[in-house]
Amino acid sequence: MIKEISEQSLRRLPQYLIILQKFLTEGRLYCSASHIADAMQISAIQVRKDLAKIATDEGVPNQGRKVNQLIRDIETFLGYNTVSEAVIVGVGMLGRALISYKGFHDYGVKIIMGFDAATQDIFTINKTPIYSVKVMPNLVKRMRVKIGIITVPKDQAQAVCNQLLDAGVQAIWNFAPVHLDVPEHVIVHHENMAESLAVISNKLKKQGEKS
Amino acid sequence: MIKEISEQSLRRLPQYLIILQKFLTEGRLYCSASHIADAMQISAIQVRKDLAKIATDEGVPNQGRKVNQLIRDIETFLGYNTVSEAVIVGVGMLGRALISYKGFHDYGVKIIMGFDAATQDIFTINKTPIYSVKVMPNLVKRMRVKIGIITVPKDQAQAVCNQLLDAGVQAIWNFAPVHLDVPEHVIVHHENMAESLAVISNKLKKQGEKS
DNA sequence: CTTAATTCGATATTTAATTATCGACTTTAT
DNA sequence: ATAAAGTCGATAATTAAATATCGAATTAAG
Repeated sequence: MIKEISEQSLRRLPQYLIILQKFLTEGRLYCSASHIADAMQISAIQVRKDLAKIATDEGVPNQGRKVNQLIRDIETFLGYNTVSEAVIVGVGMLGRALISYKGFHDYGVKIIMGFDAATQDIFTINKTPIYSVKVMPNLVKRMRVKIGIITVPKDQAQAVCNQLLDAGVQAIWNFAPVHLDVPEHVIVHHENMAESLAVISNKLKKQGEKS
Repeated sequence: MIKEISEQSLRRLPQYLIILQKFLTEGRLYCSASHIADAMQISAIQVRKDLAKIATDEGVPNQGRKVNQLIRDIETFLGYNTVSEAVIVGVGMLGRALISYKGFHDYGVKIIMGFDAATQDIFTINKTPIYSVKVMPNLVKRMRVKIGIITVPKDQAQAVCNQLLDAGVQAIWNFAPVHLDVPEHVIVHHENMAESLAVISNKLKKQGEKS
């Protein structure tokens, strides 16, 4: 059964999670939609509607919802309990940062290996083995990895993408600042820091013009 | 004069840019909204409306727009020509990756220095000087830096945020997976990889259920 | 020279997302 | 006990975003 949820709501859920975890550390057992909304500076109604979509139990009037239950519900909805395996291609600065990032584990993603062109010998980063990119197709096929993360320089990104798809990867998470051409059904997510920067500097500009 | 543009359009502009650059390398001098739309798998009407908002000259029927002019227009709109200075606090793996990332330069952002708690001696990463976090408030104040990038562990993020704001920073770009409390007028952008992952794994899930 | 194919830009239309309103229900305080 | 404040959930209204439609314009092909 597919729960329909808009991408906008979906993107807010992890943000709620971060606020809920803060509430937990503050020792709050219950919280209302308005509490979350205040922290995020969005409307309480919006939060309430989002939560209604994913919560398993009902809220209590004048009290809200149980924080820990809500966290569980969001995590379950986002699939943090079922681990998806991923590989990363490109072990430069960014690749290393992603491999070392412990957060993925919380998010139900495990980077099981990395590949790099400059590597002949096998070595590890934080216990994650790094192989030569030459053996990538074989290994990825054998392990039936679902997610391929691309952190190579932009002139290599398309080639790596093609190889990953050939090897059976179902989704591409691309950090190279280049557009990837893929068949229609393939899932590609382009991570582009320029997007965030666009939002930030637009806000800065607006604020500057106010004065 | 403030050009009104929705955050959604704003986020698409950098994506157009990436596609346009690809067109340039392919030697295309003109392109239409539908060409861009095809590459991104969104509707041509949407692209056309976005472009109408930021283009300085008109498109030509049955030909489209000049690619290089369009690139210039988007870059100008996004402020890639006027450099904003930023500092980064937290020089771990992620911090290093951001400092080394050459893309920022293209996006009109320059990380002029970094700070880290573990640093006593001054050193540099890619010519960017790294100082002890102790001298941060002073330096940031003196240089009137606008943007503060936070890449410290989550338990230090709020403290660093407060210090940056005290030092006069106008916008915070937070990579720590924790919510930051800030005064209302302050610009905060939370970079949360879980957001992207939520989108990706939701798509994966849907695709899995189709079969 | 004419026709067909594209594209633009402007104006609807439709769809989706956000916000508002309201009655019912709990807790807390008086 | 009673009143007040806060919350939920459902439905309605509003706003914003995406899509559709159409005439005019330009190029390319026949």
